[in-house]
Amino acid sequence: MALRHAVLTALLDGEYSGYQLAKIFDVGVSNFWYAAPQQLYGELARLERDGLIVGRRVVQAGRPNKRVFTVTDAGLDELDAFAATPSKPLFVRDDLAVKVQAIDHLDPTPVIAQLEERAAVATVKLARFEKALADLRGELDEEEFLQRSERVGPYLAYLGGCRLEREMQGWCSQIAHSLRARAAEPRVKGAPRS
Amino acid sequence: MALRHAVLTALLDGEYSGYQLAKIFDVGVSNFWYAAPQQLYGELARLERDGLIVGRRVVQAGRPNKRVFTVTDAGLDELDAFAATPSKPLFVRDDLAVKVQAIDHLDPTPVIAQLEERAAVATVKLARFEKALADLRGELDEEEFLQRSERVGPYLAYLGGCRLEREMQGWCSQIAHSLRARAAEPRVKGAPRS
DNA sequence: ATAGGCATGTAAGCAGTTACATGATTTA
DNA sequence: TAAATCATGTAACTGCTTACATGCCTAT
Repeated sequence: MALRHAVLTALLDGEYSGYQLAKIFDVGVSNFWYAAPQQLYGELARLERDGLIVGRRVVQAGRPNKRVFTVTDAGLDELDAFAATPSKPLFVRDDLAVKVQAIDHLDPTPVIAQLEERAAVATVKLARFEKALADLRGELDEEEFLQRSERVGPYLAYLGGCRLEREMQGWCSQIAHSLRARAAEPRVKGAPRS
Repeated sequence: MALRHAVLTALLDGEYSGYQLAKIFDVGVSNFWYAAPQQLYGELARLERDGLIVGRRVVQAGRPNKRVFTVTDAGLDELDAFAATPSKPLFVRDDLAVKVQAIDHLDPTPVIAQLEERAAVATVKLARFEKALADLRGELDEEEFLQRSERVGPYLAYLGGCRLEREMQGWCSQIAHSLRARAAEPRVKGAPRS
């Protein structure tokens, strides 16, 4: 059960409601954890029941009231214990990569379109992450910021997000280009052998 | 249900048994799909029941007999339909990135160790993937291979695997280095503000 | 008026994980 | 003789996804 820890981590930088967390987790916590809104409401209830977070009712004018949550000391202890325990390996699951792997037995046209779409999405996400980095950094350059700031976790996580999106963009463009070239040129039957 | 398509894809390049697929899926199909052995046996049974693959008993001397599977025409149609349908977004889930995000509220020591471990694993995987690429390529250079070969899917997928592992290695090393430097230097309270 | 955002959930079903079970053969 | 590899599963549990449900407020 590690959604628990992802939620606690998201709550480190402020009070959020289920709805606000849903937006954060829709993008993924810097792209490293996705969760659906329904999961979050359930997890928040469990975390509160276990005393790892506390909720506070916020009365709003003009829009529905909400409950926002804060991490307790017990919650911090839980996070610290989590951090000390070995990490599970990176978990990646990608439909599109499976399609690429199968490409020679498939109609490549829709896959090429999906690769180009994915590249475009990655470009947008990359720009967003780079903006987030610049905002966190303020006037300092990266090295200074990383040495001097008290809170570097989100910055370091966004650096990972940038790397991922940059490579995704590059890979999708490269593959789409290759496949387009192949679709144009006729194939040689009886291909190279080792 | 997309494990189905990952299994069909894995079976495109040859007959495999559940046990052999388990090894392929343990690493991940070029790192883009993981599955546990028990899942595979279940999925193979369903795929055969639905006529998308056919099994063939192989009698072996000195070791247990096995059943190996081949994709049928119906299986290829299923894959083609899958490829034409929009892809789900990339799904990434990473414990370690969550720990990095929370790092400022945590004891950094075990996290740094995990980052260094992860970097080492990535280096090994990268070498393995680059070897796989070289083997597929044979004597041709990449451009020639991609233009001339009949089967480029696995090559293109491995290219993605290399990109991922290379970035993972770089990110983990960079972050571990930053965090070590911070652990040494005393922090300035009341950090930079936007 | 209608669509979209804010806000919070329930319920059913499916997929994935963990634990357990069996048994032969090869290698250290 | 113990551990690792080959080979195939079952069972119980947990977690995730999909669909549904409600209702108010704001902007077009």
